[in-house]
Amino acid sequence: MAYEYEYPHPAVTVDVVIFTIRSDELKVLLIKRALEPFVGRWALPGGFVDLKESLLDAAKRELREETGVAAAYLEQLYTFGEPDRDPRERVISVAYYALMPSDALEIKAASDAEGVGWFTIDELPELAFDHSEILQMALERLVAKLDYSTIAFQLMPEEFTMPELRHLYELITREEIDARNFAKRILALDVIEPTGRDRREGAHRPAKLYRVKDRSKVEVIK
Amino acid sequence: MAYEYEYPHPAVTVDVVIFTIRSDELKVLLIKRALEPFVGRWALPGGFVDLKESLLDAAKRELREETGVAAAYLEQLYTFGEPDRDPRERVISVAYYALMPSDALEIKAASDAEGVGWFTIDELPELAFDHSEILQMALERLVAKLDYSTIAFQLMPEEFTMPELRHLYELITREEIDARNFAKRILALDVIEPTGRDRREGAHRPAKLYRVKDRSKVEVIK
DNA sequence: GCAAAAGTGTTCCAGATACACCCATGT
DNA sequence: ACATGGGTGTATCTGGAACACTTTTGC
Repeated sequence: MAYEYEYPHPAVTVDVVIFTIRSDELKVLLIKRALEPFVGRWALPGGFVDLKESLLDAAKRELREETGVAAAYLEQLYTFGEPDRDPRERVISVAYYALMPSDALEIKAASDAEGVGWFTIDELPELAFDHSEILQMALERLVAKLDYSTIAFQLMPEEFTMPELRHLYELITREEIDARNFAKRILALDVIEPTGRDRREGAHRPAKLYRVKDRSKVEVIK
Repeated sequence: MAYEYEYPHPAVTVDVVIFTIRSDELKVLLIKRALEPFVGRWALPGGFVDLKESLLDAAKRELREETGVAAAYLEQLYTFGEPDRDPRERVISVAYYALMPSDALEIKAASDAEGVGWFTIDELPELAFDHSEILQMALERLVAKLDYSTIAFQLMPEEFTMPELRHLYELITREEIDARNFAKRILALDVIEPTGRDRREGAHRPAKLYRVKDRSKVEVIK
């Protein structure tokens, strides 16, 4: 039951930063650790890479296990390998980050187990290992990519309105955006189309609903 | 002499794509493999990560061992971990890329051992493992970063002229660049300064020499 | 004095920004 | 009818692209 090698081998894990939008906030999924080290501390979902699965598959598996959702935007972020980042043994962590449409989680959300939680990015608890650093880098990447890719649509539900999309950008960049310029810019990308329907909500003019023409396609702009 | 683990562990290597400019070409350092698998095939320099060293230190060590140069721009590229990328066992490779100033290598260049060579990027031999893929990604990253960072100066010698710098950009992007606009743009970055001296070379007006104000600093533009 | 490459400034265009009014709804 | 937020166009600015002539040297 032991595995032997001629040379020492580190353990390799995959950790995933899972972002979504809930209650009008940018949220991250965290897990309360049940085992040593850092028992009781919150941490990013992750686990050891199976010898027969690719890194991406391992990340997908984590994503599925924790959210019940198979499909989401998933991208490798960075590999963290300081010798002492895990007190047990040398552990190298390949970090990924995932973007989940806010509607994909509705069902699973209800059955949130004890020890799993969505945290607003500016109300994060102290995290285990170097997970704060990983999370920080994921956030920076997300903010940066918002600018030159169409990544943001990966966080939107099937149908959404222009004000909702704009609000997402404002949430992530923490800056106000002019509605007219925003709509112009987004429509010029030619990646969303009106569904023809609209959403009435409150005592004002209804907002048009849009949908992404081809989901799965994340394009780098220009 | 054996290392035992309760669970299977992959091996972890660091591979480094080392770029430099020589003979007016963008070159990459490759090593001829002396061991199975892929004996005799060219490959990126790399090796197993020591259990006590960080990933970055491992990359630095490879760099030093192969080029004799300790300092260079070094950045993590991506982690490659397909289950079958190495026929021996599961090997996960954390790839880095390095940029060496063209003058740093002069000494070592002469003593190039058999089985080590600088290859022009469009005259590459068939590579071992998935190293072609790694190299390809490094090249894409280099081209992309040229645009929005001051990374290019890492490839220049201590002193250089504006036409030389422009030529470097042309080599990497494979596009002609207008000399006037180029000079304007580069000087606006405010990262280089004239040395006051100039370089006479051929039957024409000498070019001013410039130097980087603060090497080590790679800034993202805007 | 001629060939060869370096230095340099202005005009133009496109994409981004600033900005205000009318429209459709619920109450 | 009025309050609320959504929809939309134009003028301006700014950064990038296009573009040509003068300068300094070696021969």
